[in-house]
Amino acid sequence: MKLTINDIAEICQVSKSTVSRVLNNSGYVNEKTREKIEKVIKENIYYPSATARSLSKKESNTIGVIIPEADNAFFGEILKGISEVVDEKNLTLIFCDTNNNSSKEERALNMINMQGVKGLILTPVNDHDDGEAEKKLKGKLRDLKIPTVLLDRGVKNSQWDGVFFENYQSSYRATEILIKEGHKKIGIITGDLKLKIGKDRYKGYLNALEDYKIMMDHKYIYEGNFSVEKAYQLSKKFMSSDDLPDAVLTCNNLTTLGFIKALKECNLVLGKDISAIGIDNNEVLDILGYDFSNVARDAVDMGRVAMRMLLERFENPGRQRVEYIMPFKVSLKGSEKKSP
Amino acid sequence: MKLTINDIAEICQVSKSTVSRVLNNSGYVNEKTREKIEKVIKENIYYPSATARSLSKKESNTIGVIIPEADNAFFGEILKGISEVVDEKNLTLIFCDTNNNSSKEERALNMINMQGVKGLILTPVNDHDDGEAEKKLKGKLRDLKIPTVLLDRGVKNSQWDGVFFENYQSSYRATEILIKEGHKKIGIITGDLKLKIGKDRYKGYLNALEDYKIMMDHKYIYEGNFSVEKAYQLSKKFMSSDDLPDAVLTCNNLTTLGFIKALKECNLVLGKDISAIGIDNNEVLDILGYDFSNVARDAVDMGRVAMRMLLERFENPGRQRVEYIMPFKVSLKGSEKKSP
DNA sequence: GTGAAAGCGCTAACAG
DNA sequence: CTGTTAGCGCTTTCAC
Repeated sequence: MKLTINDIAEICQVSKSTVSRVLNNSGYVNEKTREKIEKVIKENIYYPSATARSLSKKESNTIGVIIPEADNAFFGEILKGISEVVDEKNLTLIFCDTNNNSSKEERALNMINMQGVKGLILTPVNDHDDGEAEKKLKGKLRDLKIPTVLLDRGVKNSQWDGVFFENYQSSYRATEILIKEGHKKIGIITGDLKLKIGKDRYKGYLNALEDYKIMMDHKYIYEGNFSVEKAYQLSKKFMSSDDLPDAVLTCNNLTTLGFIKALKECNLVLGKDISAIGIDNNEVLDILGYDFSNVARDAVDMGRVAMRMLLERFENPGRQRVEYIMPFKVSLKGSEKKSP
Repeated sequence: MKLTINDIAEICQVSKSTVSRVLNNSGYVNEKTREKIEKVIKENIYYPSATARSLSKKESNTIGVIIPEADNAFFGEILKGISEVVDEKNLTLIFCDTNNNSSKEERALNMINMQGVKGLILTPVNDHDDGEAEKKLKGKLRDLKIPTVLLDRGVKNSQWDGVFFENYQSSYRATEILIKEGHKKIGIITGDLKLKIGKDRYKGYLNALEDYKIMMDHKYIYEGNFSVEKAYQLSKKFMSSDDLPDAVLTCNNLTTLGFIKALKECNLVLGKDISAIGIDNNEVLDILGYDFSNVARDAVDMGRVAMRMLLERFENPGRQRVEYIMPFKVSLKGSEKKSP
């Protein structure tokens, strides 16, 4: 079977305490015996049990990550960023996909609890929800009693660190760009308005219109849910009506895709029949040379930032709650332009 | 601090064995005391330590997953499929991204070893490599002594279960489709030919040409490496030469994107100036209504299959090594057609 | 410098 | 049906 510290100790004719010392590089060990032990460990391919070590130290080196959609490119990149830092620090990552399902989230949290992870990075299924869901989540998070970083979505009156996005500002800016281009009838395909990120992006849009004295018109407000499918349906509908907006703001990467899909099917040309700008970038669109303007964040970096924030919390458990708001970057590629 | 089984036992005035019994639903427990204990557990929000349990049982319920690129949509879907089954079975997933780097792979394997996972799903950085890398990998895998499923990429003379893809057949078929369309000058942007998956896809192409008595021409063979960038560079080059192939086979999802990028930049029209078919699908292309024909597998399902294979191995450790080859599905959308 | 002993939280015989 | 006991593999005092 697998070797244990006792086996190594026996082979080396020392006590397991000594082996433990060389394993952990702690305390004094005679140079000779240290070498001997190291040699035996290598030769016998011995790896200490992280389980036993965790139990003994009453602390693991495991980080939990809970995200809602592993197959969304945004979260793929987040995971990449987190992995990168986790790897540098020789930590271990426990991963859960909640599939945007609250009860899965609950189970994931229970699992994390039992696993005794050292820290958690969580993108909740909900975001600043009023109801029971959030109360329950906060309760669970408190019961966990471990350093936690909320990512992208949060809770009200959070007591946890968080990395979020300039939701309001990015969409205000995007709308402003459309306005300054001279568009009058400016539409929006919103995200899920039950989520704060959805609401904030909607508000940014509304306030920009207001500030520039453009009358908001309900018929150009299309309420979506951050999914390709819904955005597609909504777009299909308004594109085949006889009252097209001049320009549209699409509120996330998937919404943009749904919008474009409809656009193609309706044989409308971007920047000619209708203009647009989106929140989030879509790497694939760039690759394809499909020029869709956007205001976006760097998702890989967002993952890194979240993980580093967790590390800092480990170092300094008492420090005040920290929140970092990822800035947006504007990339204009022409789709926002008013056709001549 | 966190409650332990002892705390619960004390509160209930029973021994911890009894608590353990209700926790594990094993052995006889008086209905009254069971209820009492369950109540106390719930009220005090007690979650048993998975660490202690693993140590005691000498077996964890943790599955390791090692993949080379978390941000490739293909692996995002794989992860989704694995997660799905992991979740059903109440297992825990430990995740590593090797970033296609052998030394990271080695470290990931060490980590997996220490974590004492119950099983492993691995997509190696290399694939049927001849050199030291593979020898080392196989050694490590053997040292691990745990059920392992190789996914998408394998090793020579494998002793492990595996889920792979009809690499040869899919590319043979894709090439055949181009041939039957009447194309004569058929090019290929290969994948990484150091990987078996790359070689097999290349061979499928060559053999199809041979079987249909079409002379293979070196100038239409573009050696890529499965990346967007390389495929783009190669495409750009041959597209601006004066000897364009009639049709091209692109050997994976990223290669297809690089090819299309170049196509757009060169103002060539797919299905008119040049025809094409790819291995792997690109969901985004479908969404965008960009009709690119392909032969592809269902990646989410591939993840599920791999995870189920692992479960079956747990059930039946002695069974013969199993290999499942995911079939390809053809989707023709017009890009393969010969222009009239 | 090194070893003996206790203990981390849990499970698993084995008595009773 | 329930408690006692030993032990999982490791770390950590505390002696020596």
